[in-house]
Amino acid sequence: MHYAQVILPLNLAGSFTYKVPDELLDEIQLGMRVLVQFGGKKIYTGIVWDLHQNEPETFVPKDIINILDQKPILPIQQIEFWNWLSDYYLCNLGEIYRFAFPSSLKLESETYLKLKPNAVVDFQNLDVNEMYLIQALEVRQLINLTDIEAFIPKKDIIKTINSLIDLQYIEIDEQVAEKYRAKEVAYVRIKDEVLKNFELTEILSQLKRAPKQKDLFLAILDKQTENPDSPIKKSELFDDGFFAHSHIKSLIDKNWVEEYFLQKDRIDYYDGDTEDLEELTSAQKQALVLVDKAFSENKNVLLHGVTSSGKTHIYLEKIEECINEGRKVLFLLPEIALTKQITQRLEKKYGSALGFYHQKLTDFERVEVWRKVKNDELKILIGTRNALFLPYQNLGLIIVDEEHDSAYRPREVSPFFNAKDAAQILGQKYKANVILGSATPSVESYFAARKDKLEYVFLGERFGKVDLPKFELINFKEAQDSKNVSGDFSFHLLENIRQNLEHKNQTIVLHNRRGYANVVECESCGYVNYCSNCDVVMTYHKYSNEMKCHYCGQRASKPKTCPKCHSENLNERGVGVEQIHEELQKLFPEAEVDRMDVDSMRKKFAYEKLYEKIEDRETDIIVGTQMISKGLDFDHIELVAIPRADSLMYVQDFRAEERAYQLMTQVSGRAGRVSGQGKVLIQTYNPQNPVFELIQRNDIQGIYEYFLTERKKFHYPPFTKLIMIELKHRREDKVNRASQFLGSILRKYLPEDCILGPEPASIARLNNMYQFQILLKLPRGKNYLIFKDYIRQSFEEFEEISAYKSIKKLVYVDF
DNA sequence: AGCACGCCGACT
DNA sequence: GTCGGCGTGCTC
Repeated sequence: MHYAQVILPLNLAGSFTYKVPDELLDEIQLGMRVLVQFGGKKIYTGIVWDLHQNEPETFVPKDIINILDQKPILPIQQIEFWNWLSDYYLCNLGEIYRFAFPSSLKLESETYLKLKPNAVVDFQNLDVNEMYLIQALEVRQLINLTDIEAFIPKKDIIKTINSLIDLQYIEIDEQVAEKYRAKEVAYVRIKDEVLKNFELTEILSQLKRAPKQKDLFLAILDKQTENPDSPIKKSELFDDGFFAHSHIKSLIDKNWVEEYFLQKDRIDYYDGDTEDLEELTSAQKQALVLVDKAFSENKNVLLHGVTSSGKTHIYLEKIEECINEGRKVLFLLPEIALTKQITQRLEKKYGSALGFYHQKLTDFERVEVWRKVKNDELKILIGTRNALFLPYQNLGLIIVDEEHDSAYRPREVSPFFNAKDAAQILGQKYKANVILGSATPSVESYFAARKDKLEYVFLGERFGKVDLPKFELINFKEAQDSKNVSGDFSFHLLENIRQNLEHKNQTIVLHNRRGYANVVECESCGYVNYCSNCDVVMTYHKYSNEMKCHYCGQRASKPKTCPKCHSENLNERGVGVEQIHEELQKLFPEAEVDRMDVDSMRKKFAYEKLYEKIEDRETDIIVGTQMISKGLDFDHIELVAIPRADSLMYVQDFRAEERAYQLMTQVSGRAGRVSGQGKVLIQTYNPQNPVFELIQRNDIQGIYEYFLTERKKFHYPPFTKLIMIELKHRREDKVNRASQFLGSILRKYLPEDCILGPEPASIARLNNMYQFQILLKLPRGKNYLIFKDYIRQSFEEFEEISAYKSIKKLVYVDF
């Protein structure tokens, strides 16, 4: 007897045992998709994770219904990669499966239904839903549950199907058809037998009463004889508006011309010219030598290149090399939106051997790319973190660009893995080299490089020997004391902007806080406007004239009087980017001042429009949140101002200073990219803060040493490993008790100084869910693995209490 | 995760 | 008297 361990696209621990029917025994392999029944009537697409002959003792396994792949859809490297992720990040394989696969490749109850042959339906005794379904099946023959949702309320679907199955009107179609069909494009050609058997004059005389058709026929004949191998698209015939659909249709009807279809990719690929690589500078050549050395020792690389140092050139060299060896490249980016430069360059070089994979693709497009990767048709895949899961055959190089970017580890979507770290594991599995690149590497990566876990390659000069921007600190306290300020700006800062305007150069102003004012407070009674779903004050947005909760998105109108004491003395406190924008418009009325933040970029093409405006130098001053630190590579930005730099630093988070440094450095990189005359003004109450001082001195090594010293002192990563456990529930008392309980189990196994909490999260209630946190600070090294086993065990004990099942438990490893 | 089963409160 | 809320248990 043969059995298979199958994983299902459900958030359940482990795998499930199914019996392999004899007739499938020859075909079944690890990594294949199988159709299985799970629970009452649900059918899922599972993945074969293991094959064995151990008969289960406590239950009778169900049969595998069918195998859905001819060859394994997952290569062994991916299976190992998933196992690592599940183990390291303490998450279920099912969660990974859900995240990794496009939905059409994991049809859940995409059970296809069909009418039973010879069924005689008595419509009199059917209810509305049953009628709809029968009628739909009469039109479409096959239909799946997802499609049925369009016309039957979700909760009635199963009832309706069951009832019709009971009546023997319909049945389940065992042949689960793949939902995906490649898009087809219509082509036309003159029939072979026409060319063979007819004289042209004969045809033309038959068409003489239809001049358009005659011309069209001649046009097609022309194309066909001139370029016999190039198919003629039906649509291209109508391009100059000379012919219409009716003309070609007549020719087809008369049997002169035939229409045929070819599969076409839904994603359009570049088919322009390809071009060669640029010559490297000597600094880049040196860097490349180090990269090569590391790769020859099977070591991964941290490429620390200051802004505009031309990291891309290094990437391109290594990509070329890898492809010449016949291996494939994965190029990871934090967000697909910011890919212009690299994409353009790669497109020019590799044309259609380039693929894209990111969260914005439709399901069809995803499957398309999936298929291409599976068939090894692509040389380079550019993508975001979900591109790690494609079924690569022969990966030789993984590049993680902007490796410090927090988008590699969003906190909202499970499984909670860091794509930067996962990429290195995937590289191991494929024996592929990995380059992590950034102008501002994460402290963790820097530390790994110092510990020799990564090869550290530093590119310290800008491309073309352009100077890095100069930093200047402005002591805002002093400026205020000597009355040299206007609102949030010192006169010195304003003078710099004015000069920059005079030189017709552009200025970037960074203020990383959305909205107009942080808080609206009643001066009489102290009332502040809280979000009704969260324990968070709402932010005032003047532009849209409303209060917004930045956590749950809830909006409310701005109160004119205090809702509590009806006083009209409502005070706006805390400066947001809208206010900075407004102040600058008033201070420089003749200048064009634009704002760039998520709120102003929400409209369709708002980003594209502003991007062009800046590119055309219609915008003089760009005020924005962290958004402006990415992707704005323009030649005439000479000044960057950060008027309230302190607001970046004092967030209660041990990574706040690191992020502030990264943000300030990234945004500084926008200045003086060509002129080398870029200037960055940082206005602060604390110019003696080491981060500001070190940035000003451009002491890159110093700043990382500072961060590492701080982290060591307070036992934070990379010197310890953090695991954050978050429990959420609608009822505060319940989640409080549950987290106390989990805390006590953990304390049973782990030393006291490893456990912080449980305590209410800094936002105690979010979206009407109360949240409690337990933070585990664990030692590195082999003890970490032992402790993690204890944590796993604690979770098991916790989950035994069924009363706590409704509590959402989120686990963030490497918090 | 989804679903069935079962136990309690608010309605025809 | 019934509908439907959600707490509990189970799925190979």
